[in-house]
Amino acid sequence: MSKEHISIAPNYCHVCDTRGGCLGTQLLDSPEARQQLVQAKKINRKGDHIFREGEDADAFFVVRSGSVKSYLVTEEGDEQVLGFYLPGDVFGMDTDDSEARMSSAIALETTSLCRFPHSYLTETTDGNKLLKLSAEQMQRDHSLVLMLARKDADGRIATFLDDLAHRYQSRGYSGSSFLLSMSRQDIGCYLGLAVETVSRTLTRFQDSGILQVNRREVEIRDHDTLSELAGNHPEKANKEAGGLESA
Amino acid sequence: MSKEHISIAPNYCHVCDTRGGCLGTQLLDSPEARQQLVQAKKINRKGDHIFREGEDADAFFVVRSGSVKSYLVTEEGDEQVLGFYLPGDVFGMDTDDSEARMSSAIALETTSLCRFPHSYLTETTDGNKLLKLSAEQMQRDHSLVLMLARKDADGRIATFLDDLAHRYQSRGYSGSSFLLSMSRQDIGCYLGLAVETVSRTLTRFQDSGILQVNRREVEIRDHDTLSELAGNHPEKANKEAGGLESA
DNA sequence: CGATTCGTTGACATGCTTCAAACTTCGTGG
DNA sequence: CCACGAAGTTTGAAGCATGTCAACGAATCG
Repeated sequence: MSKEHISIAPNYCHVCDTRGGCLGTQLLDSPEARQQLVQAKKINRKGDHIFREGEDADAFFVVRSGSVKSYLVTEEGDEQVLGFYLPGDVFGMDTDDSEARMSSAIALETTSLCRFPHSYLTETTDGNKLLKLSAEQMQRDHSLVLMLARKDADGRIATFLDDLAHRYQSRGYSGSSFLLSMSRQDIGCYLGLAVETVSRTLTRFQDSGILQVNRREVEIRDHDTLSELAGNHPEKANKEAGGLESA
Repeated sequence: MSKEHISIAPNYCHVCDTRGGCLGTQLLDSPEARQQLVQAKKINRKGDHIFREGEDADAFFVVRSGSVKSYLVTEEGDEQVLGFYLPGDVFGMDTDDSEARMSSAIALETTSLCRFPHSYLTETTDGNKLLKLSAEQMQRDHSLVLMLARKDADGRIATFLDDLAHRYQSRGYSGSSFLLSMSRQDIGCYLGLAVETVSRTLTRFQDSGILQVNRREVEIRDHDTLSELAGNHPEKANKEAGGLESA
């Protein structure tokens, strides 16, 4: 089933470039660098681990197609999802002092990745670019913290969908109609909510006319309201959802 | 890693070295670098901002003495605390693509800082060290996410105190008896809890004999139980707290 | 076609927030 | 030195959002 490596780089960077420049390629100024990247291309099938917490970290990755879930496991075996990565996204930067993975990553569907060796990058890339890459990850982490600390279930789900919509759209896909590659369980583990709450909230949003859901299929019908719910207006958001509900 | 970096600025690096090597100095291999660092020392008084979100970011900092709160402000003006930094901690790494601050930082008390110019570091320091610095910050962020997503109020407060205790201890201060430099409000904003919940939980811990609290003074009396409560055992932790409460 | 996983829905319990009020500490100015 | 107000902390009561438990339906897989 493994697709053979194809020869030239431009093809491989096409997808990522559509989002206005794959962060990864911005690190690679030379043609040789790109070629290295291409040779390291890799295909993962649904459920394959890209890496696991604790493993040696010698590279990070850029998603070419498909999607990836990053997570860690608590002492009890509970899972905490840290993020979902779509085409163009960089992941796998989080390594501890001894260059070990601080989280695990698994393919949510058949997924193609570009691999960036750490050694190569830290030697040839100037620090600024690395800092920016890290910054992107920190930005995401901060958003998640803010969501978990200050938003109620409605706000979290709305933010989650709104974010997905924007990311899909900026990548040339539809921002209104897409397929969720992650389960309700995954969403719950990401947002700090019980599966039941995720399900209920989606149903309620549907009843309010904000969106249409059928299993993994999502169609957003009212981006404005969704975006409003996503905003940090816990009280106001609540009231508006209630209003829509009864309408 | 090596301990031989004390030659030029022994006075200034002494405090940080007590924790087994200030992360900042690990970045600076040359004596000139250290001298630059030392010259950039800065004092902030309680309530002074070290930087604000959106400002140009040309440096990051290491706490020499005192403590710092990092936070961001939501659209409504609500505050979300991202972390507290104690002597030896690095902060101010989080900048966006255009080198602007992604968060604000304010001194919680009279505080002395070492300043590390970005420009200098990104030019002379190899990428690996930068990645490690970022990793430390990400590690903290992940812990916070995990706390917010999976722990109840008891677990959060316990984790918060346990963490502080460990950090103080590893810096040569008492890990059992210390002064909180942040208000209940700050703690609540950090842990995603209402001020009242913070206060109530502390009181309950005190009644359980786990600790002694008086305003900002904290004395931990039962590290083991505190640590157990801090673990990700929401249900179990609850029961045990209840048991102690009634005992 | 059973077995398993995933998603939905309902009923109930509860932990936390919110609202309200009292108290303490601290700063400021009279 | 005291008066006074502002800010921080604590405590109580009540309401509600979310978790938990339980059962069912739907899709997927071997």
